[in-house]
Amino acid sequence: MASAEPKTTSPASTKLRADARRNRDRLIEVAAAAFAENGVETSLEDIARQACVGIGTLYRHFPSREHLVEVVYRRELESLATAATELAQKHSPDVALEEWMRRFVGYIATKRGMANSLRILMTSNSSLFSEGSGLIRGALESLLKTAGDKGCIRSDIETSDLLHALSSIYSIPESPEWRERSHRLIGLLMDGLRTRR
Amino acid sequence: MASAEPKTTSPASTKLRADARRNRDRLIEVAAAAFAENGVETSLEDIARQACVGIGTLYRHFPSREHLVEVVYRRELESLATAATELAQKHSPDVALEEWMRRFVGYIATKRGMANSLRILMTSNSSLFSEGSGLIRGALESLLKTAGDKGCIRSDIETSDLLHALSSIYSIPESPEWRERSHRLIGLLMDGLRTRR
DNA sequence: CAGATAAACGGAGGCGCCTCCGTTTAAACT
DNA sequence: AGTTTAAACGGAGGCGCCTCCGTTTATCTG
Repeated sequence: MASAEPKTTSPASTKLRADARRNRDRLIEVAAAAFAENGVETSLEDIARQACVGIGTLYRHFPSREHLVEVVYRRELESLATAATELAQKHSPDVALEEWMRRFVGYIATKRGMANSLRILMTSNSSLFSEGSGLIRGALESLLKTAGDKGCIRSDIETSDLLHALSSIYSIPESPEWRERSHRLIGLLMDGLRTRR
Repeated sequence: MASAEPKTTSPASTKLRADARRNRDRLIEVAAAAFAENGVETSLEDIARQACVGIGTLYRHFPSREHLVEVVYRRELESLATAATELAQKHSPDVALEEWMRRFVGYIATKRGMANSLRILMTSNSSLFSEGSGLIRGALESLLKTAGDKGCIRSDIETSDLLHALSSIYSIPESPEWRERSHRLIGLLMDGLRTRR
């Protein structure tokens, strides 16, 4: 049984005509870049233009700005979760954990600008929020478990506590040295987590 | 110097040219009606048109939709608070209290449609929220105290408890008999409040 | 491969947002 | 009353949102 179910994002794998799927994917791609660059207020017509489709096509695939934002947001969360697995394969457990935390914090920082729109989205569609945080928690939990089992870090750490610690890192105010600072803080956190030898 | 500070709404009493003040007032009037009728999403150009001013004038007075909504909202809260005093003068304390609660519940119900916009407003401008609830609480408290002092109702009632009771009334779902039902519930509440003789 | 057809496309058009700036006017001064 | 001037007006214009529908095209069928 070589049932190679594509592990693509979400259950949007409903059969679409080839051109439709291409356009849809391209729109998501372009939108993700545009949102990252100019915030969620970016003109949808710009996005359509950059994706070389008519505005009508954009609206057929994503009936409202919120739909599009949601899809992009979901995709990014999923890729963040996926990254946990990949990192775990390529690096030692503690390095994987550290790198993943850096990415997580960086990702959240990206969302600063979106804060308002995302808040609306979250309150009006709470499944999005719960699924999203489930994914993240799962990823962190598994990294934590692996590293704990292998003896790289202490094994008495609660996922929730670590998430809380991270939240205090990503909520530090924006500034030029933001990234360095957050990396230093994560380093500090890691030092605390690593088992003494 | 006869400085007769007018006790009008808010500190918007900054000296304006006569025509400007007229237009501003008319805009607020029209906007209040329009929001009540069609929700806060009403076209601002419609509002300007109904007030017989150019759209430019509207925007000069209220730089964004939120500003306008806020002013209207504030004004309504203030008039609700004022109504408490007036009712207290014209009716017996218990009747005043009952009538005021009816108006309060009715007013909140009006705001159902605005929920989303108001929520945004509240979170981005929390002073609005705190001042607003302060006004309301103050009004209720004074009605309660008067009625308690005069022996019309029990005097062991906390304002917060009554507010809570009211919240359970105004959050009953929309329906044709909404008003009757809320009035019945307020009546019930009043029966509980009134002192036995 | 041709023909049929339903899926998908795309952009014109109508509407609302908001800004900008030339015109009007209240009111201060003489 | 006439002059001045800064405050206020108003609407044209540029842009983005979203819908609607005539046109194009992928895919299916013989």
